[in-house]
Amino acid sequence: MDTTRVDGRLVRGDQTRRAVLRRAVDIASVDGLEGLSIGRLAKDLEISKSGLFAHFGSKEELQLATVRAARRIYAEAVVVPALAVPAGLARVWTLSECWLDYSRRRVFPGGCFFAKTSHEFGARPGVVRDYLAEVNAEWMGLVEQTATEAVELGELAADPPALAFELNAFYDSANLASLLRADHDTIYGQARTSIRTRLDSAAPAGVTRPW
Amino acid sequence: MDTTRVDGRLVRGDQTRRAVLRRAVDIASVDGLEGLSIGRLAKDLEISKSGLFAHFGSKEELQLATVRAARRIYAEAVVVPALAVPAGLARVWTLSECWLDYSRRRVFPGGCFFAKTSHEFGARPGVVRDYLAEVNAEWMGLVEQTATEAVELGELAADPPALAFELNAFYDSANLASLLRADHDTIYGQARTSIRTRLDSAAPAGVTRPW
DNA sequence: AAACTATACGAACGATCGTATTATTAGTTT
DNA sequence: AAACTAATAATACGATCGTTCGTATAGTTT
Repeated sequence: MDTTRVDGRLVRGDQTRRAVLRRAVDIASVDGLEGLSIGRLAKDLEISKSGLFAHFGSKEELQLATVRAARRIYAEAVVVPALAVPAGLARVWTLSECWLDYSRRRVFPGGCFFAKTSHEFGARPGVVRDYLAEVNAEWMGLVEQTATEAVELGELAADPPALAFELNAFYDSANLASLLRADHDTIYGQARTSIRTRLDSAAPAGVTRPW
Repeated sequence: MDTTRVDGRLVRGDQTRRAVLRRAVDIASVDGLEGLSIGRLAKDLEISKSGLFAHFGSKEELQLATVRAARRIYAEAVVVPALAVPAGLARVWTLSECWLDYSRRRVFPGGCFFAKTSHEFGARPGVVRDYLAEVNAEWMGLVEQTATEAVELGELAADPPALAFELNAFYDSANLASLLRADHDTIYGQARTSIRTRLDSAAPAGVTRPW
């Protein structure tokens, strides 16, 4: 048996699955994980409904896989670039910039995938909601951790949970406003200013501002 | 013709309509305005699907009527109590307290109706989205106006649009967090603290704090 | 080449969706 | 009492939903 040689059938399946999920996250960011229908997805990709279905076994599994795929894209767009910057105030600032950019650039056409789907499933019990809650906790943990590092480095005098709550509030609020209003410059500018002001007032004198 | 006497048929229709919308806002706050289906609504209320449908003429009209009904409930729960307090810092604070209470008390079972539905329709063109955007603008206008009054009275030194953006961000973020996490005391406490701190740092020395 | 496996397809299932048509019932006006 | 009106109901439509089943095809293993 050759372990280096890959099974062409599995490769084909993987590619299909990948294509499905790439389309699925986009649809879900606009129409939600319920609006994401198997028939529509199949028609969009010009594959059979039953073939697509077989990849996931149930609608719920498709939804979970879609959230997982969105998490990867989100991590790549927001988390990775922020972690490339040294810990401290600079990383807090970069994380904020990356998030606003992620929303503004429409990495997902419907704005932040998680704002959308968390609101969709937040009040509905089930595994999808539970996973979304888990991803949210993971995300808030990261923001808080980033803040904690800045505090420990003496670059910020703040309560990390409070700062994380407030920064995240500014992110999400800018995202929602951008869905309802056309003046994106004003909106993201406002969020940026609020974040900068908040960080500025928490950074001790003498600390270099990254903005 | 007697103008004082009411038409019993119209009264009956009004009552039905009222009952439908009362149920509709609750369903929509949990399952969204798309999850709000006419058949389900009719079954819940034990009336005929076609009879219910006749009241609105289309799904879209039902959705619009549902948003209008939610707006009235929202105004009653949040706006009216805040306007009962004198303009200024006290009113800004009361508005915040009322909002958090509105979310926490679950005036709508799925949390804030407008956070839910605005995220649902934000990326989807149509009259429902447009109306939701209008209600949002109206709401943000009110928050900003309330802040402006406090500034004009010398009770707050702040940029009203910025303050409105930040306060509203804290509201919505607490609401979403409460959907995903169980520790509501922590969440709403955090939001309250963030709001108080923000207002405190913007209120000139000597101004009486309402908290 | 034969046996086997993974992926994809076509067709159909019962359920539910929004909507239209037609009939029935309750209430008002003449 | 008759004519009229508004609200409600019964039934059915075509479309789409998630799902199941049987089969064909592409690729691997023996």
